[in-house]
Amino acid sequence: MSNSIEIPFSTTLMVRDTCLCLHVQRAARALARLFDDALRPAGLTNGQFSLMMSLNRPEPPPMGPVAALLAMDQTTLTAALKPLQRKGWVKVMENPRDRRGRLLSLTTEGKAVLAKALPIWQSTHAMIDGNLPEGGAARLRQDLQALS
Amino acid sequence: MSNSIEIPFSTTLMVRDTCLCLHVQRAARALARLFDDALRPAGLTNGQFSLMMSLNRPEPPPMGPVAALLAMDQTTLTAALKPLQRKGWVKVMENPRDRRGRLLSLTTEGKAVLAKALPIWQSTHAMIDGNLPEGGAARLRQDLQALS
DNA sequence: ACTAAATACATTGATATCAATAGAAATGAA
DNA sequence: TTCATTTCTATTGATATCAATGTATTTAGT
Repeated sequence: MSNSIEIPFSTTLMVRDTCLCLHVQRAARALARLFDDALRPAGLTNGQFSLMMSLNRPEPPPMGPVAALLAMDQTTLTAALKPLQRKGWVKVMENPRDRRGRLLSLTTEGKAVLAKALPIWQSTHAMIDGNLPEGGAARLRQDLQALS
Repeated sequence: MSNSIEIPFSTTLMVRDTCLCLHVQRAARALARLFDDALRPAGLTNGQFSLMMSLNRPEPPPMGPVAALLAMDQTTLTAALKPLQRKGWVKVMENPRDRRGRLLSLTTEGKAVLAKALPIWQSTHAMIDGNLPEGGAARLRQDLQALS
């Protein structure tokens, strides 16, 4: 006479084994830890590295396109810029062509930090790449692209 | 006479296009938003769904193995359990066999919430699956597994 | 049994993430 | 021009994430 709504354990196992969201979140956490550890001597997290690298352009981009490139909420980008501004690695200035907007650029010091981090990224990425099956990296990137 | 250490724009483009960490983080954010939106009527986030589903077992598991299964830090799990305990969906009890440890279990109400969320997961996952190339989902899971 | 080491978890502090909301500026329609 | 709408960003509040650290308990070596 149980009123409880039970999900069979077999269903749990099926969800665990097939859920792409779970698989991606797990890989995201594991890779984030790996790159965070590797980049720590450079003073960057994986997210800060990706953000700053995306700002290394000929022309300072506004926030919207950067958030879209990183597939993150604009409010997340606003928050993520704070510690980088505080450290003097990123400059946020008003867009003279559209005073609602901001233009993001690396400072000279920011570029130096990024340059120091680049070889760490290279060796870490090469290591991961080597652990994937032949052609796995390219295939993986393509599949992930289809998700976002 | 610039002292600044410049990374070529071409390198930036290469990193953007090849970095597996960035690709996975992007996909993770996009998928999280997708499932969060879909699961909102059920009152769950994607992470809470995965966590609660992993607790739907015959025997209440301790925290360590659950954190390992989700590839998350144990301190993250401690924090993630708080709102679920507060809502009365998850029970955390002392392990009588090892008083350092805790055993995690779903409450009756928690099981009901999870049961309501399950069909949402199914339809959302089916939609994603359909957007991937033939056999893409299985291949993707395998590649992601190799990363964590 | 005693003690050192290992294990399991909690707390704190910092950053990351997004929904909801609000403000300011640009755009478009009249 | 005027005003309603849209666009761009910031703020607030809640949860997520992990490093560093601390505490309690168990385990292992003696």
